[in-house]
Amino acid sequence: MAVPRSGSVGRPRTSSRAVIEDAAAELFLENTYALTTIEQITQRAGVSRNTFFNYFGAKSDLLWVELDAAIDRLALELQSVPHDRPALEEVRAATLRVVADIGVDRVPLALTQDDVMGTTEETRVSGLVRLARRSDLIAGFLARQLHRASDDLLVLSAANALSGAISAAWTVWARDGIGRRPLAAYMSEAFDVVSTGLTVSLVE
Amino acid sequence: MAVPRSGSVGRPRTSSRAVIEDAAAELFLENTYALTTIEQITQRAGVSRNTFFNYFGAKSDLLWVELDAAIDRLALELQSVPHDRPALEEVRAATLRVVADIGVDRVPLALTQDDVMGTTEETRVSGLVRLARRSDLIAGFLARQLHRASDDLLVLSAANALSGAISAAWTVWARDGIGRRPLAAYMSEAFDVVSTGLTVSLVE
DNA sequence: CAGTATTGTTGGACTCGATCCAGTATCACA
DNA sequence: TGTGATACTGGATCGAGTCCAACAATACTG
Repeated sequence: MAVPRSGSVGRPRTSSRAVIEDAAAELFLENTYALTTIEQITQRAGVSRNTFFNYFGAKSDLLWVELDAAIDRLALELQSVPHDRPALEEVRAATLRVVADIGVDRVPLALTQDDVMGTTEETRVSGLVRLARRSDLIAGFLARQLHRASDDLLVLSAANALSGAISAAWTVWARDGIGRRPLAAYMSEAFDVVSTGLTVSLVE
Repeated sequence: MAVPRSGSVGRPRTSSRAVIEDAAAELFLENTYALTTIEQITQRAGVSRNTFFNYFGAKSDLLWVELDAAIDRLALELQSVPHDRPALEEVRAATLRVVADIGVDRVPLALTQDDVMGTTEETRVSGLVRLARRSDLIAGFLARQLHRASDDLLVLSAANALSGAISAAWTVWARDGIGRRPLAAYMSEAFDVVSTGLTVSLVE
């Protein structure tokens, strides 16, 4: 039974999605991620529990809204790269373009409140899912540019390495907190490490 | 309570652990991983449901017994490296030592039956947990050898890249199936990619 | 040998994320 | 007016994972 919420009839002025995200962000800060249930979130948001699953596939999706958006944009950027461009340079350029305008206000919830919320196993695992998705994306792109299969050992190794480096940049950037340099700076350093090769990068 | 979480070395042949593992392997092949419940596993193994959680922290642990053991051994290998040895070379050497005697009979369940069982999101996610654990391990080692913090951007980038490459080697090795070359060969190639640097490795 | 601690095992109750389905309200549009 | 699409809801169900109290068999100690 769809009972109209008090004071308003018809379509709410703000989307349920946004209301849920806000309620979740509040509760995560109040009670930590682990101790917050989906039921609590939807109660505060004023929607039913099932509505949550209309907008999110999992509770942990709430932690990675920003990162998911960034990966979406990376997918688009890579898609529009001409087939004859050098692979590595374009991955780097596309990544830097995507993160160029990401400021302090756009840190993924999971990373911002790493200390506040406590890093549960689940927050970490859900982050790894993003790493994997970005790996797939990059592998597909490398395969296309290099005319190799996307499950080729070279392609997979490189894609995983790149995605891992990008992940490291996000992590360290978020950890550095207020006053940190732009994300792109971290990203650039991380790319250098894997581009020039660990043999060179890791000299003591 | 004290439970050997990982490290399948030296367990008695008749332990509940082994019985559970065998029952699970059977059921995964019969009904796929996703459609097999812990209750079914423990029933076939002739133990109670709770006994399962005495030996495994999660259902997905059953998929990665071999890999977990390998990571355990990698931890030991890295631990015993003298502090003044070159970091990258030692990671490579330790990994190759660990992997040297891993034959076709030691493929992690998740990788062997990737096609049979269907790669669910959960099987993949649980694999990522191993990748992360290996990353942490390598990061700690690199930090020690290079006299840097273990959350340093260089260290983290390199560790993630290495762990990613190692993961790629496992994946491709397992997928190549019977007749494949030894795992160490794949591993060696994967290391080359990140060692010499992607700038060099990815030339068309 | 008796008593005691330790370890492995069990039953049972419980929480919560996630899926599924059927039903209802609202709106756009013809 | 009605028809379909979309958003939302209630309710049922599943299964992973946690917690706790109890109990048996073993090992340990005096």
